[in-house]
Amino acid sequence: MEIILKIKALKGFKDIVPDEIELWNFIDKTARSVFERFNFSEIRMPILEATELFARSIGETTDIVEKEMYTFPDKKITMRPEATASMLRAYIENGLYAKKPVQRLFTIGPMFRHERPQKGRLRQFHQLDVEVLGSENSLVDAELMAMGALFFNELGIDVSLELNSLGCPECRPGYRKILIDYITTRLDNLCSDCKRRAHTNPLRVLDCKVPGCREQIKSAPSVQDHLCQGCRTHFDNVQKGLEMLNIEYSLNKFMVRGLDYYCKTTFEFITGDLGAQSAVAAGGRYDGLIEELGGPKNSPGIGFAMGVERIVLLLQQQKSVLESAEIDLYIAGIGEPGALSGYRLAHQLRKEGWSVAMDHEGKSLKSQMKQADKANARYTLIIGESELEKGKGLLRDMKNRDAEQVDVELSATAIVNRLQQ
RNA sequence: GUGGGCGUAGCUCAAUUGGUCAGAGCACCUGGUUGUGGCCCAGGAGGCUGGGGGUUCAAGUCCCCUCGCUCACCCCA
Repeated sequence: MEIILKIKALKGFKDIVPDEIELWNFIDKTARSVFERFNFSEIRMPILEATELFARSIGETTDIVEKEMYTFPDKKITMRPEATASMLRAYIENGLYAKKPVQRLFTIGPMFRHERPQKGRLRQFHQLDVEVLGSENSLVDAELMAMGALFFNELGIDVSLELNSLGCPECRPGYRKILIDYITTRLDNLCSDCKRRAHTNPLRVLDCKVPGCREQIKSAPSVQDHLCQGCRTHFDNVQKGLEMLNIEYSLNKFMVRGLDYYCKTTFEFITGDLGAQSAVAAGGRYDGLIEELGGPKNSPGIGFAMGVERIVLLLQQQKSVLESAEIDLYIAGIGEPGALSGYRLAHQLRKEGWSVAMDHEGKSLKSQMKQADKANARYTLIIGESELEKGKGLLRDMKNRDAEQVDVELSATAIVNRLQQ
């Protein structure tokens, strides 16, 4: 290489090269297909938002807000670290709640968090995000999880669903106090991280990975045993809904959420195939958030986000490779007259809807045939000098190697007829 | 922010205790078939071994620094 490339992509930012994009499109296509069957509509929001939107929804003291956001120097504008807050802002700002009492929305796009990259975690990453705004019915919770399960099933990847309830502003503080008491009496047996968490984020002690901590946590008080009447009923009904739809799940009383706005139902689709990153999708209910952001009073909501990069990794290791795309025709011109005749013909066929490839580098026929093969062409049209004198070319079927003479100068009908078969 | 591992051709990786060690496979190009793809055969191009400094008669190999990648912790999709 003559030119030394000094400029590289930023740490944690990645190109999605053509070989990978098929996988991304497959995910995208599957998502749209599934979400539309559940009557979800797509919405797209800007990537930049007011910093305050995230500070208020995600939580001022969360790591995301405190140290992971890409915020511009004036401190008022931030590249979104997640989609829910933006979507709620759009829902409120556009008065969507007034147009339809319950909105079912999904979006897909890049999110940004300034973290140290590792497997399945980038600084620019992509999420598929679905939200149901305006319903507090537990059947919605279960339906959303069922939709996630169906999505992963149709992708052909193996994940399992875990469920928990975090309680609500009414019952969580009580549980929190009980938990802190429990932790405090065993502080000496916990790791240094957990000693710190005891003050900053006691719930996080529950999912510490250190064996010694896990030992202590085993007998820790469970949220599920300290739910208020409303949360208890809701939680039970969510499970009934899942059972009604035959969705497999397991309860995980240690499952915690990182974002402040969650309440009641929380769930994750997890895998053991992504190293430290077990969550492929995660979400939950956030009943007070819409109102807090200036939306209508008493408007509940629930949603979850799927990490697209993580799904891509799973597809790459769990599923056989997708067939590469096929093109209809490759035109191999021999000599300038053949190449020019093919040049014209290619455009004509493309206008009629066919995918056509050809080479403009004056390569040998053998080389062009190789390219046709590599491009996965159904047919190759060879336009040589001797046939061209009669206005003919040789159309070759790349699978069975049959070849026939066809008109190339007067009309493309014969070629089109072949392609239509 | 903290800790571990690794940087050799476009990709995946070799190179005995420092001593022809700059290699292989895949991919690419050309030819075998003056005009016919996949298989095969022959040949070709492609590297200041991430960068800098040091030790040595001799460094891809050892030491230091630096940059980058990666995995993990924290945190999280």
